Amino acid sequence: MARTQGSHSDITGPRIRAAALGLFARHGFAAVSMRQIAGAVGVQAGALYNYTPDKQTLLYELMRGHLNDLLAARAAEMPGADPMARLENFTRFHIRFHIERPDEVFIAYMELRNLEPANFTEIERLRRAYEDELETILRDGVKSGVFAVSDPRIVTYAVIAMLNGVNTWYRAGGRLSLEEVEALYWDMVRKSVSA
Amino acid sequence: MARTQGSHSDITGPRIRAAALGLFARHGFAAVSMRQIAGAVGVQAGALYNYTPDKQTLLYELMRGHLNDLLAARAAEMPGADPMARLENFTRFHIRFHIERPDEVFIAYMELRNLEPANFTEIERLRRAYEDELETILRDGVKSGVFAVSDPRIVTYAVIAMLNGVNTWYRAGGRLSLEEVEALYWDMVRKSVSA
DNA sequence: GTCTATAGGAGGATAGAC
DNA sequence: GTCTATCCTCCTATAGAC
Repeated sequence: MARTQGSHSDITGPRIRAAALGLFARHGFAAVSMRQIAGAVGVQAGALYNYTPDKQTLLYELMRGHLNDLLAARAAEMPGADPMARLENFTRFHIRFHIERPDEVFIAYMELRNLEPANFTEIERLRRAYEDELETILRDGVKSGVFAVSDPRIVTYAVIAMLNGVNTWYRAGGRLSLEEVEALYWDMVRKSVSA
Repeated sequence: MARTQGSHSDITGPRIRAAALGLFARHGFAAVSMRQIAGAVGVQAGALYNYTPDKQTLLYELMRGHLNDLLAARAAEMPGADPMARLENFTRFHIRFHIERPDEVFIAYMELRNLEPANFTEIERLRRAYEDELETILRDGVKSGVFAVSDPRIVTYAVIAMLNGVNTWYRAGGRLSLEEVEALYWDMVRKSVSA
């Protein structure tokens, strides 16, 4: 795959992001060199700087892109008005979205400490916006009496932590289908917050 | 804190481990240099090699020590025979143990990918031994009819993921006491697996 | 847009003096 | 046991040719 000279701006950019994503997820941001990324794409290290001003920005853009995708996909859902139905929709959506993007999810949680302060603040803002919807669902369900949740913020963290755990064991083509995974976690989430 | 020559083998070893623990947790194994660790202890980089053959072993020993502490502390618990009582004991023990050691827990989960294969295998074996107890509790509770759990292995992962989430938000001296945190998570765990 | 070449520094680890 | 000095490798990022 050794590449000689030529112009490929339309495809090299996405290939760099894809290579960086996989390498960061597998080895960690700090452990991956720009030479490794370039090697995976088939260009020299210097060529990467036509697409990113530096390594930090490459990481930041990957995380920001992932969280923007998450918020956009979530905004496209139509969960209705009933808190229980909204919680089920949120749970199934979360599992489905995250299970399809293990590398992005891994990086977005593991590489926070490698973000410069300004970048960290923005990523946390986006994540917070996503978590806030779940907290609102829980509060609405408490009001209407279907949920028994003493501390909606903490329960939000607990539910999301449980759901994110899927990515530590799930492998496509494994013992359980996506529908079975969704059903199993929805059963646990429903029971854990129900009145 | 600049140190001149002298012999301090009894205290330098623990101080190196403590410094490495804090730095690895804050910045990540790959992002921390041996010079940084030495600087935090107040020695020169070369002196570290009187205590560890290399950086990799330093990480491995930290993780192995943590998991051995975990298994020893767990073995000292006397949870009784009833599955529900054992699950409550496991839940409260897990939160209490992990909330007191945020750096160790963080490293033991985040730096797995920086372990050499042989070290990784051993760490996973220790973690697996801990998880197996929870799975056994769930299976016993299903047999006796107090738990409704379709897949004990997956529910084990889900419960542990939820409990580990404590460390992402808990801060000593915060809004909730340890007892309140334990009660909140135990309420969720109990409901999520109950028949 | 990609290449080669390199600046300029930091990394892990070791040798030998004290 | 710690220090200083150093080896050798690797790093990010840039400069200028094609």
